[in-house]
Amino acid sequence: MQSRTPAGRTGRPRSVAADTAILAATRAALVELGWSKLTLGDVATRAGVAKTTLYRRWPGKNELVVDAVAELFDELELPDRGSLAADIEGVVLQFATILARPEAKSGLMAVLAESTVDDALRERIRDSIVDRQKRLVLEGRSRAQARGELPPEPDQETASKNADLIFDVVAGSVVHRTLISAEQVDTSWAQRFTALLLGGLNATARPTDPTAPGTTTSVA
Amino acid sequence: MQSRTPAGRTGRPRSVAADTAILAATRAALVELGWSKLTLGDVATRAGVAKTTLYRRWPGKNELVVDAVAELFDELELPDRGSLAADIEGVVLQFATILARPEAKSGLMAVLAESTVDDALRERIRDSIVDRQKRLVLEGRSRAQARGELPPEPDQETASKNADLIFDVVAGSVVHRTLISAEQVDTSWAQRFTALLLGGLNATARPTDPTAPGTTTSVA
DNA sequence: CCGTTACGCTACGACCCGTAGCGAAAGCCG
DNA sequence: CGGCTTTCGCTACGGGTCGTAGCGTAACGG
Repeated sequence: MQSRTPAGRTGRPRSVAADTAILAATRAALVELGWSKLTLGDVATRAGVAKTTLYRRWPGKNELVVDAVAELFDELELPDRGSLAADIEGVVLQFATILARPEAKSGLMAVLAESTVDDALRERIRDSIVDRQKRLVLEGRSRAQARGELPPEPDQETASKNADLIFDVVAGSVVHRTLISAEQVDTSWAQRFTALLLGGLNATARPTDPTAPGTTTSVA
Repeated sequence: MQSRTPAGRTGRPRSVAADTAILAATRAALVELGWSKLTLGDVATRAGVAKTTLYRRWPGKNELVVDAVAELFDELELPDRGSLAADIEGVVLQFATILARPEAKSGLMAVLAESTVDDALRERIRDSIVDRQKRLVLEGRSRAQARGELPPEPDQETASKNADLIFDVVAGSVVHRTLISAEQVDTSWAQRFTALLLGGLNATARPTDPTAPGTTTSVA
């Protein structure tokens, strides 16, 4: 969001209504047209806004879509469901619900494609979308450790590495199932996935004895 | 590939050299320009071919890029490395090596984005790219079952579901790590991932006793 | 009221798209 | 060899989108 009017500012302020209208129009256009056929002129018309107004706020299609899609992930939360298994299952279903929306699919994948040749865009995506998801993993882990479901991390180094691994596995699996396999993430799948992941966490945390707390290569 | 000359055909045959040149030029353009700035006229020029020749073979940018990217996955194989762990680690590293190439990143993600609003394109991607990857999962499983590392499947239904799950987890994790986290899949990561997945497979196959063969909800 | 900034509108050159039409080239076959 | 067929390279075209510039008007603060 770059529409923030710098505090001590003179002149006519930017219309916040225009911002929200443009982002909503962008998502609507993504649903109907997809990425490649989406045109900024069309978005401006849908939003009831002049094309020049749009260009004053966003440098191009890429950045606009990033912001439009990022808003979809605002609703991501991690309510405490009492157990690690329930937490994982809950966040998987929540994440999948957002990804199931057509504007999320086409918009997110497209900007990710562009980010492979545009470093600034990659950083923008990371800040406004990816990092927000990653926090859920960190929060879920600390909760599980507080419950005694997972052993504490030996050091900062492996703690970070493990969180990265879990994040890639959880988010990656859901994304692949939804966008590439193009099949629904329902409760059944979420349960099966959770069982698999949880089994892996327990196994690596307690490599020999299933009841003793882990001592060697922990992945949790 | 639609350049196959129908057997009993008269007239001048299509140049196979043109096909390979066009696909190579497409990949080169993907590296330098990315998806959105890639133009068919530019590809034709790079390939030393007239623009009309390109349009005679591919209906548009989407289909062309699918074929160009699909060739990258031709080298995917699953050599028998002796154990399930080694097989998983091997295929993960192999898959990651291909995905690390910039033309694979930008091209694959872009056509996946388009496929969310183009069913024909989705099917094309599935046939020429995704299904080929999936076969590695099926092959790895049957090998592991032959070795006795995994229990046999109870029925066709769950066998299929389990393969789908494993495929989404393996491919999804690697894709997410490479394209979204934008970090390298090195040997260390592959080993950690394999340990996690293998632990999950063993845990769900043998829910209570780590030494007895699984009897309940198998996920392998 | 005045300075400043945002807005809507119009117009513009530049670029890419996808197609049509042409003559020449490269095969097959009698 | 002389036809027949299909592909090739080339040129040209209308149509659409891009991103910007310029202008007059609207909205806010001092």
